[in-house]
Amino acid sequence: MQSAVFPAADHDHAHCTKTLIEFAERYCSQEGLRFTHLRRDVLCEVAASHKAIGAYQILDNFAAQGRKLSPISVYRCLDFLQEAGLIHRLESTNSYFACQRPLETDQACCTNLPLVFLVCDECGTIGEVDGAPLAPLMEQIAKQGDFQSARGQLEVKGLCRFCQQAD
Amino acid sequence: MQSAVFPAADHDHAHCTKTLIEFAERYCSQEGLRFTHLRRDVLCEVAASHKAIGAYQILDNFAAQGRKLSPISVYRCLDFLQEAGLIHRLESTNSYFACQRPLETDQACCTNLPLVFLVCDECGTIGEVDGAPLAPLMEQIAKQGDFQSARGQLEVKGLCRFCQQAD
DNA sequence: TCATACCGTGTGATAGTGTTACATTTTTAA
DNA sequence: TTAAAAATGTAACACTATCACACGGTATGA
Repeated sequence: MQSAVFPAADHDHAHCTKTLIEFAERYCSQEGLRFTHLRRDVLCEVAASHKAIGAYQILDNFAAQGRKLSPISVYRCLDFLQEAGLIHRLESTNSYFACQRPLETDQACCTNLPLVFLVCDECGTIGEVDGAPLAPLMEQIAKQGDFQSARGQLEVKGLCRFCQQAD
Repeated sequence: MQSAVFPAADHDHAHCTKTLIEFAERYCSQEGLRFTHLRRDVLCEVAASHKAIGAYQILDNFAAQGRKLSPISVYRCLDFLQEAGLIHRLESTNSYFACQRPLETDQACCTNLPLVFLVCDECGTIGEVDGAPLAPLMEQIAKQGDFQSARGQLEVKGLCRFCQQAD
Protein backbone atom coordinates (compact mmCIF):
# COMPACT_ATOMS: atom_id res chain seq x y z
CA MET A 1 0.00 0.00 0.00
CA GLN A 2 1.15 3.53 -0.82
CA SER A 3 1.37 6.27 1.76
CA ALA A 4 -1.85 8.18 2.30
CA VAL A 5 -2.52 10.91 -0.23
CA PHE A 6 -4.43 13.00 2.30
CA PRO A 7 -2.54 13.32 5.57
CA ALA A 8 -4.40 13.07 8.86
CA ALA A 9 -5.09 16.27 10.75
CA ASP A 10 -2.62 15.31 13.45
CA HIS A 11 0.26 14.35 11.17
CA ASP A 12 3.70 15.75 11.81
CA HIS A 13 3.56 18.66 9.42
CA ALA A 14 6.87 20.11 10.52
CA HIS A 15 8.35 17.02 8.94
CA CYS A 16 6.63 17.71 5.61
CA THR A 17 8.00 21.23 5.56
CA LYS A 18 11.48 20.26 6.65
CA THR A 19 11.72 17.56 4.02
CA LEU A 20 10.70 19.94 1.25
CA ILE A 21 13.05 22.71 2.32
CA GLU A 22 15.92 20.29 2.51
CA PHE A 23 15.07 18.94 -0.89
CA ALA A 24 14.90 22.48 -2.23
CA GLU A 25 18.35 23.28 -0.88
CA ARG A 26 19.86 20.15 -2.35
CA TYR A 27 18.09 20.50 -5.66
CA CYS A 28 18.91 24.17 -6.21
CA SER A 29 22.51 23.68 -5.24
CA GLN A 30 22.77 20.76 -7.63
CA GLU A 31 21.13 22.67 -10.48
CA GLY A 32 23.03 25.90 -9.90
CA LEU A 33 19.84 27.73 -8.89
CA ARG A 34 19.88 30.33 -6.14
CA PHE A 35 17.69 29.41 -3.22
CA THR A 36 17.70 32.86 -1.63
CA HIS A 37 16.24 33.80 1.75
CA LEU A 38 13.21 35.38 0.14
CA ARG A 39 12.55 32.31 -1.97
CA ARG A 40 12.96 30.06 1.01
CA ASP A 41 10.59 32.14 3.11
CA VAL A 42 7.95 32.17 0.40
CA LEU A 43 8.31 28.42 0.04
CA CYS A 44 7.80 28.08 3.79
CA GLU A 45 4.60 30.08 3.60
CA VAL A 46 3.28 27.95 0.77
CA ALA A 47 4.34 24.76 2.49
CA ALA A 48 2.72 25.77 5.76
CA SER A 49 -0.31 23.64 4.98
CA HIS A 50 -1.62 21.16 2.46
CA LYS A 51 -4.07 23.70 1.14
CA ALA A 52 -3.49 26.16 -1.67
CA ILE A 53 -2.64 29.73 -0.76
CA GLY A 54 -3.06 32.90 -2.81
CA ALA A 55 -0.19 35.27 -3.55
CA TYR A 56 -1.86 38.06 -1.60
CA GLN A 57 -2.44 35.80 1.38
CA ILE A 58 1.31 35.26 1.43
CA LEU A 59 1.78 39.01 1.30
CA ASP A 60 -0.60 39.42 4.24
CA ASN A 61 1.21 36.77 6.24
CA PHE A 62 4.50 38.54 5.72
CA ALA A 63 2.90 41.87 6.59
CA ALA A 64 1.59 40.37 9.83
CA GLN A 65 5.22 39.67 10.69
CA GLY A 66 6.08 43.26 9.91
CA ARG A 67 7.65 42.43 6.58
CA LYS A 68 6.36 44.58 3.75
CA LEU A 69 6.71 43.08 0.30
CA SER A 70 5.28 44.06 -3.03
CA PRO A 71 3.14 41.67 -5.06
CA ILE A 72 5.74 41.43 -7.77
CA SER A 73 8.35 40.21 -5.31
CA VAL A 74 6.09 37.39 -4.22
CA TYR A 75 5.13 36.50 -7.77
CA ARG A 76 8.76 36.37 -8.79
CA CYS A 77 9.44 33.88 -6.03
CA LEU A 78 6.36 31.86 -6.90
CA ASP A 79 7.47 31.73 -10.54
CA PHE A 80 10.90 30.56 -9.54
CA LEU A 81 9.57 27.90 -7.18
CA GLN A 82 7.09 26.64 -9.73
CA GLU A 83 9.77 26.54 -12.40
CA ALA A 84 11.90 24.49 -10.04
CA GLY A 85 8.98 22.13 -9.42
CA LEU A 86 8.90 22.92 -5.71
CA ILE A 87 5.37 24.27 -5.76
CA HIS A 88 2.40 23.91 -8.08
CA ARG A 89 -0.25 26.32 -9.18
CA LEU A 90 -3.87 25.31 -8.80
CA GLU A 91 -5.28 26.80 -11.98
CA SER A 92 -8.89 26.63 -10.93
CA THR A 93 -8.36 28.95 -7.98
CA ASN A 94 -5.26 30.96 -8.91
CA SER A 95 -3.41 29.71 -5.88
CA TYR A 96 -0.30 27.80 -4.97
CA PHE A 97 0.62 24.77 -2.92
CA ALA A 98 3.73 22.85 -2.06
CA CYS A 99 4.80 19.95 -4.19
CA GLN A 100 4.29 16.65 -2.44
CA ARG A 101 6.41 14.63 -4.82
CA PRO A 102 9.40 16.78 -5.73
CA LEU A 103 11.42 13.90 -7.12
CA GLU A 104 8.66 12.80 -9.46
CA THR A 105 7.86 16.37 -10.44
CA ASP A 106 11.47 16.86 -11.41
CA GLN A 107 11.14 13.84 -13.67
CA ALA A 108 7.78 15.02 -14.99
CA CYS A 109 9.33 18.15 -16.45
CA CYS A 110 11.65 16.08 -18.61
CA THR A 111 9.33 13.24 -19.50
CA ASN A 112 6.12 15.04 -20.31
CA LEU A 113 4.30 13.50 -17.38
CA PRO A 114 0.98 15.11 -16.49
CA LEU A 115 0.37 16.53 -13.03
CA VAL A 116 -2.64 15.18 -11.16
CA PHE A 117 -4.21 16.93 -8.17
CA LEU A 118 -7.14 15.93 -5.98
CA VAL A 119 -8.79 19.00 -4.46
CA CYS A 120 -11.25 18.71 -1.60
CA ASP A 121 -14.29 20.93 -2.12
CA GLU A 122 -14.93 21.00 1.60
CA CYS A 123 -11.62 21.65 3.34
CA GLY A 124 -9.46 22.71 0.42
CA THR A 125 -6.76 20.16 1.10
CA ILE A 126 -4.88 18.98 -1.94
CA GLY A 127 -3.55 15.55 -2.68
CA GLU A 128 -0.95 15.10 -5.36
CA VAL A 129 -0.84 11.75 -7.09
CA ASP A 130 1.42 10.05 -9.56
CA GLY A 131 0.75 11.20 -13.11
CA ALA A 132 2.56 8.30 -14.75
CA PRO A 133 -0.53 6.08 -15.19
CA LEU A 134 -2.22 8.92 -17.04
CA ALA A 135 0.65 9.60 -19.42
CA PRO A 136 -0.01 6.94 -22.08
CA LEU A 137 -3.69 7.80 -22.22
CA MET A 138 -2.91 11.50 -22.55
CA GLU A 139 -0.51 10.72 -25.36
CA GLN A 140 -3.15 8.67 -27.10
CA ILE A 141 -5.78 11.36 -26.73
CA ALA A 142 -3.38 13.94 -28.11
CA LYS A 143 -2.43 11.71 -31.01
CA GLN A 144 -6.06 11.25 -31.99
CA GLY A 145 -6.44 15.01 -32.13
CA ASP A 146 -3.22 15.29 -34.15
CA PHE A 147 -1.89 17.33 -31.27
CA GLN A 148 1.71 17.52 -30.15
CA SER A 149 1.26 17.44 -26.44
CA ALA A 150 3.70 19.12 -24.12
CA ARG A 151 2.24 19.38 -20.62
CA GLY A 152 -0.99 18.36 -19.00
CA GLN A 153 -2.63 19.05 -15.69
CA LEU A 154 -5.63 17.22 -14.29
CA GLU A 155 -7.50 18.79 -11.40
CA VAL A 156 -10.09 16.57 -9.77
CA LYS A 157 -12.62 18.10 -7.38
CA GLY A 158 -14.45 16.09 -4.77
CA LEU A 159 -14.25 15.10 -1.12
CA CYS A 160 -11.17 13.93 0.76
CA ARG A 161 -11.42 10.93 3.07
CA PHE A 162 -12.05 13.05 6.14
CA CYS A 163 -14.75 15.26 4.66
CA GLN A 164 -16.57 12.23 3.30
CA GLN A 165 -17.00 10.99 6.87
CA ALA A 166 -18.10 14.38 8.10
CA ASP A 167 -21.12 14.34 5.79
CA MET B 1 -12.23 8.11 -38.34
CA GLN B 2 -13.57 10.77 -36.08
CA SER B 3 -14.10 14.32 -37.22
CA ALA B 4 -11.03 16.54 -36.82
CA VAL B 5 -10.53 17.95 -33.35
CA PHE B 6 -8.88 21.08 -34.71
CA PRO B 7 -10.88 22.59 -37.54
CA ALA B 8 -9.10 23.94 -40.62
CA ALA B 9 -8.75 27.69 -40.93
CA ASP B 10 -11.19 27.75 -43.82
CA HIS B 11 -13.91 25.65 -42.20
CA ASP B 12 -17.48 26.87 -42.23
CA HIS B 13 -17.54 28.50 -38.84
CA ALA B 14 -20.99 29.97 -39.26
CA HIS B 15 -22.16 26.39 -39.19
CA CYS B 16 -20.40 25.74 -35.84
CA THR B 17 -22.09 28.75 -34.31
CA LYS B 18 -25.49 28.03 -35.76
CA THR B 19 -25.42 24.45 -34.55
CA LEU B 20 -24.53 25.48 -31.01
CA ILE B 21 -27.15 28.22 -30.81
CA GLU B 22 -29.80 25.85 -32.06
CA PHE B 23 -28.74 23.27 -29.55
CA ALA B 24 -28.83 25.89 -26.81
CA GLU B 25 -32.36 26.86 -27.73
CA ARG B 26 -33.55 23.28 -27.78
CA TYR B 27 -31.72 22.33 -24.61
CA CYS B 28 -32.83 25.31 -22.53
CA SER B 29 -36.41 24.94 -23.67
CA GLN B 30 -36.32 21.29 -22.79
CA GLU B 31 -34.78 21.91 -19.35
CA GLY B 32 -36.96 24.89 -18.52
CA LEU B 33 -33.99 27.27 -18.62
CA ARG B 34 -34.34 30.77 -19.98
CA PHE B 35 -32.16 31.43 -23.00
CA THR B 36 -32.52 35.19 -22.95
CA HIS B 37 -31.25 37.65 -25.57
CA LEU B 38 -28.33 38.65 -23.40
CA ARG B 39 -27.33 35.05 -22.80
CA ARG B 40 -27.63 34.28 -26.47
CA ASP B 41 -25.54 37.27 -27.43
CA VAL B 42 -22.83 36.37 -24.94
CA LEU B 43 -22.85 32.82 -26.23
CA CYS B 44 -22.42 34.17 -29.76
CA GLU B 45 -19.40 36.18 -28.67
CA VAL B 46 -17.82 33.16 -27.02
CA ALA B 47 -18.65 30.94 -29.96
CA ALA B 48 -17.23 33.40 -32.47
CA SER B 49 -13.99 31.43 -32.63
CA HIS B 50 -12.42 28.22 -31.41
CA LYS B 51 -10.15 30.18 -29.09
CA ALA B 52 -10.87 31.12 -25.52
CA ILE B 53 -12.05 34.65 -24.81
CA GLY B 54 -11.85 36.64 -21.59
CA ALA B 55 -14.87 38.21 -19.94
CA TYR B 56 -13.51 41.70 -20.46
CA GLN B 57 -12.84 41.01 -24.12
CA ILE B 58 -16.52 40.20 -24.44
CA LEU B 59 -17.31 43.47 -22.71
CA ASP B 60 -15.06 45.31 -25.17
CA ASN B 61 -16.69 43.63 -28.13
CA PHE B 62 -20.11 44.71 -26.94
CA ALA B 63 -18.83 48.21 -26.26
CA ALA B 64 -17.49 48.39 -29.82
CA GLN B 65 -21.06 47.80 -30.95
CA GLY B 66 -22.23 50.61 -28.71
CA ARG B 67 -23.61 48.28 -26.08
CA LYS B 68 -22.45 49.13 -22.57
CA LEU B 69 -22.56 46.25 -20.13
CA SER B 70 -21.12 45.83 -16.68
CA PRO B 71 -18.70 43.02 -15.85
CA ILE B 72 -21.19 41.39 -13.54
CA SER B 73 -23.76 41.10 -16.32
CA VAL B 74 -21.29 39.25 -18.48
CA TYR B 75 -20.15 37.02 -15.64
CA ARG B 76 -23.73 36.09 -14.83
CA CYS B 77 -24.27 35.02 -18.40
CA LEU B 78 -21.01 33.09 -18.45
CA ASP B 79 -21.99 31.32 -15.25
CA PHE B 80 -25.34 30.38 -16.69
CA LEU B 81 -23.85 29.14 -19.95
CA GLN B 82 -21.22 27.12 -18.15
CA GLU B 83 -23.79 25.64 -15.81
CA ALA B 84 -25.79 24.62 -18.86
CA GLY B 85 -22.70 23.04 -20.40
CA LEU B 86 -22.79 25.36 -23.40
CA ILE B 87 -19.40 26.86 -22.72
CA HIS B 88 -16.35 25.82 -20.74
CA ARG B 89 -13.90 27.76 -18.66
CA LEU B 90 -10.22 27.35 -19.40
CA GLU B 91 -8.84 27.46 -15.87
CA SER B 92 -5.26 28.06 -16.87
CA THR B 93 -6.08 31.36 -18.57
CA ASN B 94 -9.29 32.52 -16.90
CA SER B 95 -11.13 32.50 -20.18
CA TYR B 96 -14.08 30.89 -21.86
CA PHE B 97 -14.79 28.97 -25.03
CA ALA B 98 -17.76 27.34 -26.69
CA CYS B 99 -18.51 23.72 -25.99
CA GLN B 100 -17.76 21.54 -28.99
CA ARG B 101 -19.62 18.51 -27.73
CA PRO B 102 -22.76 19.78 -26.02
CA LEU B 103 -24.48 16.42 -26.01
CA GLU B 104 -21.57 14.68 -24.34
CA THR B 105 -21.07 17.55 -21.92
CA ASP B 106 -24.67 17.24 -20.90
CA GLN B 107 -24.02 13.58 -20.14
CA ALA B 108 -20.76 14.38 -18.39
CA CYS B 109 -22.54 16.44 -15.75
CA CYS B 110 -24.62 13.46 -14.72
CA THR B 111 -22.07 10.71 -15.10
CA ASN B 112 -18.99 12.27 -13.57
CA LEU B 113 -17.12 12.30 -16.85
CA PRO B 114 -13.99 14.45 -16.92
CA LEU B 115 -13.58 17.27 -19.43
CA VAL B 116 -10.52 17.13 -21.65
CA PHE B 117 -9.17 20.11 -23.58
CA LEU B 118 -6.22 20.44 -25.93
CA VAL B 119 -4.90 23.99 -25.96
CA CYS B 120 -2.51 25.17 -28.65
CA ASP B 121 0.34 27.24 -27.19
CA GLU B 122 0.87 28.93 -30.52
CA CYS B 123 -2.53 29.95 -31.86
CA GLY B 124 -4.71 29.47 -28.79
CA THR B 125 -7.17 27.23 -30.54
CA ILE B 126 -8.85 24.70 -28.30
CA GLY B 127 -9.85 21.17 -29.15
CA GLU B 128 -12.33 19.39 -26.93
CA VAL B 129 -12.09 15.62 -26.82
CA ASP B 130 -14.14 12.81 -25.35
CA GLY B 131 -13.50 12.40 -21.65
CA ALA B 132 -14.99 8.93 -21.45
CA PRO B 133 -11.72 7.03 -21.94
CA LEU B 134 -10.25 8.94 -19.02
CA ALA B 135 -13.12 8.27 -16.62
CA PRO B 136 -12.15 4.82 -15.34
CA LEU B 137 -8.57 5.88 -14.75
CA MET B 138 -9.68 8.99 -12.91
CA GLU B 139 -11.94 6.88 -10.73
CA GLN B 140 -9.09 4.54 -9.99
CA ILE B 141 -6.74 7.38 -9.12
CA ALA B 142 -9.35 8.89 -6.83
CA LYS B 143 -10.02 5.55 -5.18
CA GLN B 144 -6.35 5.06 -4.40
CA GLY B 145 -6.35 8.40 -2.66
CA ASP B 146 -9.54 7.49 -0.80
CA PHE B 147 -11.08 10.45 -2.58
CA GLN B 148 -14.70 10.78 -3.61
CA SER B 149 -14.32 12.34 -6.98
CA ALA B 150 -16.94 14.63 -8.41
CA ARG B 151 -15.57 16.45 -11.43
CA GLY B 152 -12.28 16.52 -13.25
CA GLN B 153 -10.78 18.70 -15.93
CA LEU B 154 -7.66 17.91 -17.90
CA GLU B 155 -5.99 20.72 -19.80
CA VAL B 156 -3.26 19.68 -22.19
CA LYS B 157 -0.94 22.30 -23.65
CA GLY B 158 0.99 21.76 -26.85
CA LEU B 159 0.79 22.42 -30.58
CA CYS B 160 -2.20 21.88 -32.83
CA ARG B 161 -1.76 20.19 -36.19
CA PHE B 162 -1.40 23.49 -38.05
CA CYS B 163 1.11 25.08 -35.73
CA GLN B 164 3.25 21.94 -35.76
CA GLN B 165 3.67 22.37 -39.50
CA ALA B 166 4.45 26.05 -39.17
CA ASP B 167 7.51 25.33 -37.02
C1' DT C 1 41.76 44.43 -9.06
C1' DC C 2 38.67 46.07 -11.90
C1' DA C 3 35.15 45.93 -15.38
C1' DT C 4 31.00 44.14 -16.68
C1' DA C 5 27.29 41.47 -17.28
C1' DC C 6 23.82 38.98 -15.03
C1' DC C 7 20.62 38.13 -11.53
C1' DG C 8 17.67 39.18 -7.62
C1' DT C 9 15.12 42.59 -5.29
C1' DG C 10 12.79 47.25 -4.38
C1' DT C 11 9.38 50.81 -5.73
C1' DG C 12 5.42 52.79 -7.86
C1' DA C 13 2.06 52.50 -11.04
C1' DT C 14 -1.19 50.05 -13.65
C1' DA C 15 -3.66 46.24 -16.02
C1' DG C 16 -6.71 42.30 -15.77
C1' DT C 17 -10.21 39.29 -13.40
C1' DG C 18 -14.15 38.67 -10.48
C1' DT C 19 -17.62 39.83 -6.65
C1' DT C 20 -20.81 42.36 -3.32
C1' DA C 21 -24.80 44.88 -2.37
C1' DC C 22 -28.77 46.76 -3.65
C1' DA C 23 -32.28 48.68 -7.00
C1' DT C 24 -35.23 47.82 -10.88
C1' DT C 25 -37.46 45.25 -14.38
C1' DT C 26 -39.35 41.11 -16.37
C1' DT C 27 -41.35 36.64 -16.13
C1' DT C 28 -43.80 33.01 -13.86
C1' DA C 29 -47.29 31.07 -11.50
C1' DA C 30 -50.84 31.07 -7.84
C1' DT D 1 -54.37 40.46 -10.43
C1' DT D 2 -51.03 39.89 -7.44
C1' DA D 3 -47.13 37.95 -5.14
C1' DA D 4 -42.92 35.45 -5.71
C1' DA D 5 -39.00 34.38 -8.36
C1' DA D 6 -35.69 35.23 -11.84
C1' DA D 7 -33.04 38.35 -14.74
C1' DT D 8 -30.76 42.58 -15.39
C1' DG D 9 -28.85 47.27 -14.15
C1' DT D 10 -25.73 50.27 -11.38
C1' DA D 11 -21.91 51.49 -8.57
C1' DA D 12 -18.38 50.31 -5.90
C1' DC D 13 -14.89 47.34 -4.57
C1' DA D 14 -11.71 43.17 -3.91
C1' DC D 15 -8.58 40.06 -5.78
C1' DT D 16 -4.90 38.60 -9.14
C1' DA D 17 -1.01 39.79 -11.91
C1' DT D 18 2.31 42.53 -14.60
C1' DC D 19 5.20 46.59 -16.42
C1' DA D 20 8.94 49.73 -16.20
C1' DC D 21 12.71 51.33 -14.09
C1' DA D 22 16.21 51.67 -10.34
C1' DC D 23 19.55 49.65 -7.40
C1' DG D 24 22.70 46.48 -5.30
C1' DG D 25 25.05 42.08 -4.97
C1' DT D 26 27.68 38.31 -7.10
C1' DA D 27 30.23 35.64 -10.39
C1' DT D 28 33.43 35.64 -14.07
C1' DG D 29 37.10 36.78 -16.82
C1' DA D 30 40.33 40.41 -18.59
